[in-house]
Amino acid sequence: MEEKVPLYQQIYEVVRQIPSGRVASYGQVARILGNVTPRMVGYAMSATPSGSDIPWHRVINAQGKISIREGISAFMQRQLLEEEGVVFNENHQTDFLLFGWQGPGE
DNA sequence: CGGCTGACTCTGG
DNA sequence: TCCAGAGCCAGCC
Repeated sequence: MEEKVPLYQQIYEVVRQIPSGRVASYGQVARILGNVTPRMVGYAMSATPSGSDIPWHRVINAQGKISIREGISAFMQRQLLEEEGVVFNENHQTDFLLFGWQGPGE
């Protein structure tokens, strides 16, 4: 079983499996693959062009917060998540206990 | 083809 | 509570 697919491709596949209304952290995705670091996931997301089938907005940091620096993408990510039913608290954070993605088997 | 940059996370002090 | 270091792939000039 060889992975002739770029690591980014694997990351995209995992992210693509995240159901609507659910969120996952970069570290979560990295641990699912096992052979990548949270950074790789973050870099992969930054390389993900808008308009693709990849729900990049469902990937946030371990704090349940949007990690993107100031930018339209950060604002859009929050909007997209709220559209899916994800709720942010006064701290602009999401509760993984409520919206956290359990994994590809969920 | 070489070097730089970029959406993270954990641990220790 | 804040700061620094380590781990590491892909795209762009």
